[in-house]
Amino acid sequence: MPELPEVETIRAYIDRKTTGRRIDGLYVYMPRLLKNGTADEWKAAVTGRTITGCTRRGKYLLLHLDGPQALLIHLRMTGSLVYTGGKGEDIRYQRLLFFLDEGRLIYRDIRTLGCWWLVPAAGPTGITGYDTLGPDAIGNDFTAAYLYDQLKAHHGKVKPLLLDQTVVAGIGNIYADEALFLAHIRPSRCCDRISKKTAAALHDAIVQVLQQGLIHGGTTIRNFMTGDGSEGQNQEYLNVYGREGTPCRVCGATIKYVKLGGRGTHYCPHCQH
DNA sequence: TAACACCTGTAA
DNA sequence: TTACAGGTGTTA
Repeated sequence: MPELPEVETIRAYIDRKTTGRRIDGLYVYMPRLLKNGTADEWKAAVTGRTITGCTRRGKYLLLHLDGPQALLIHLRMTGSLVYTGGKGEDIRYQRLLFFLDEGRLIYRDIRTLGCWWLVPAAGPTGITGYDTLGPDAIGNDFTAAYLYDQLKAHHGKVKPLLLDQTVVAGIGNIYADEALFLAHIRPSRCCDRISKKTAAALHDAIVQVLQQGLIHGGTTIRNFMTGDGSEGQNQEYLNVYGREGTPCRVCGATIKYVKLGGRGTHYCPHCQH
């Protein structure tokens, strides 16, 4: 579910609510999600530690502790972190529960595809997907020149390149389609048929759709919830994703749906070439 | 590069 | 009953 804007929306709230809180206990409803170590090892590692902040790289979250280890989290399709003050009611699909000195931090995940790792607080984590991440899509290292170089260095179609987290970190299926629409590029266009000028337009479109998503608190189609359990609003602003069969907001042509690299892909056949 | 795997839920 | 879903890692 969550792409960069959704993960960042969660991060900002969790950072604000849990920094400085002490972990008094951990309840593990689903040990399968802990990708290294047993539930008992996790309890021993986190109990008594104080949360010192929550940061993000691409779609990964890091929960920092005042000790030698940090918690690395990937929400995959339906994961989310929710902070509740006080005791609060149990929520559906809660898989991990951190008892804090004030309130609770809940990991909720319908499809249970999410991943949690205990990693060293500094240095490489040994988690391949994390250690090989490309520049963050809203960071200073992701530039138009860098994107152009990557397009030149790869073969194949442009949309799968945008979804490759080793190329650029944070873009997922919704924002890839939305950025390609803004840049007037067909998702099936070959990387080697994109000019320097068009690459610059694509770079700007990527940053724009991600920042718009962030401003609107993320996109809630089905499952996404922000750190306080509410819904994002960016679904109101989508141009192509989920709009197949309806008129393009710009030209009126019917938005198409195809499969590309195994992912549902939406585009305007008139605006995008 | 494609299919499949990991899961659960929902809509066609 | 089948297909599909904001992701990604492995396998053919």
